[in-house]
Amino acid sequence: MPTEQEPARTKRADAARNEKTLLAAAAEVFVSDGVDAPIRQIAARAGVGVGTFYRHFPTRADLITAVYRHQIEACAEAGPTLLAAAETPFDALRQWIDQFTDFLVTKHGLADALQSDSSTFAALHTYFLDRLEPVCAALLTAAIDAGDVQTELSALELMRGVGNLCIGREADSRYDPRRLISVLLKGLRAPL
Amino acid sequence: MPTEQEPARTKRADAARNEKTLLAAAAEVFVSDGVDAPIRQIAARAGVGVGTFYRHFPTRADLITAVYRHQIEACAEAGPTLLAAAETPFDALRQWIDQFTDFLVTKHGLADALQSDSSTFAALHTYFLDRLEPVCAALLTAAIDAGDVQTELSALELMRGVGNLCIGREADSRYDPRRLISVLLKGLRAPL
DNA sequence: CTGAAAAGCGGAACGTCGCTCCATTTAGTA
DNA sequence: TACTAAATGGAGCGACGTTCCGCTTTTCAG
Repeated sequence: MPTEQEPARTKRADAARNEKTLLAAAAEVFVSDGVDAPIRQIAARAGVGVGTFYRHFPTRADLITAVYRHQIEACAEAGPTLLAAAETPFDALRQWIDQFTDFLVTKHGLADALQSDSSTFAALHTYFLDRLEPVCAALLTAAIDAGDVQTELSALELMRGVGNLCIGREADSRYDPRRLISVLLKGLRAPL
Repeated sequence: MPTEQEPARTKRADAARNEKTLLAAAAEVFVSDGVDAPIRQIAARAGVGVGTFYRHFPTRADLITAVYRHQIEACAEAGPTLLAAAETPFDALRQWIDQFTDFLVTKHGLADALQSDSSTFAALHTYFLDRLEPVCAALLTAAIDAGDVQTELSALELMRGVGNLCIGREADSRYDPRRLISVLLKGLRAPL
């Protein structure tokens, strides 16, 4: 009788190798062509068939989250750190939003993907928000409690707002997301 | 001589009829399926072939601008009117942004289309901005001159910022674009 | 070491999309 | 009525996402 007791199976060596290769290829293609780049292109660059691609990343969102997971994690961990280190909670919030913005604008097209509801990206959206929303909420409530900020905005709205403001083409020098985000933050401040 | 009052080349009757039918069909489909709805679907609803569609509207942007031209025009004309009528230039700006927001959020997916650079929408983007940017600029500088507003933002940035903030799904009650826009406007105000 | 089962692989194939092209139809005119 | 140019529609093309399954490679019990 076959050994079926084993719940945890280690991946086959070639499969693990292909996954790494795909991840690397995707990261390159994302930079040059954006997160909407054709699957075929990513698979070709990795030197594998599209079937293999789908085996490893059933949805595009799976791929994107895998590629950016480290950076999302770094952003999540920066929240408490900044709160402890910054002079005021508002400063912490501002610095965190800064980092968050960096993440969004340096990744070509990520912000666009984030706001899309074409069910393809629903999972990405969910992962992203689930991970970062509590972090942002902690910063926001800390700033409110300190009296620095007075707003009806939820952390989720703030994050999505910032995300949306980052959507502008980076090629367009006439549109600077950071400037708008700075105005938005100014609008958050409590009078006086 | 036949009824030839018209200045020049008048369209053939059937062509004019089809154009109207297509416009009506597109307006309906836009509401139910968004501005990204397949061309085939619009053509089918109008009871014409896709070739006919492309004859009348070579690009999707041509269609969208045709559908919404009236409302864009109304928005453009409201600028000077509001400036004359409102108590302060800032009020005029706020009311104008309000109307602008109405336009964006009531049209399913329009905001999304506006920020896209997939050359398909470049023309739409251009038309839209060319028409409204000067209007917004007039309001903004009036508010700055009056001392109500102090900002480094250009009118273009403000418009695109507002447009981007409108991108959230209207189905999501947790995201209210208007709230964010209100915060953004608050951030525009000159201190005291 | 060996050989068969399991895991993984590749890419042909299918359905959908935007868009083009042109043989056919039809409105306007003389 | 007959003729011409405008207008039509849908077959067809290339690109895309995604699925499916016959083949290859890895693994490991014997």
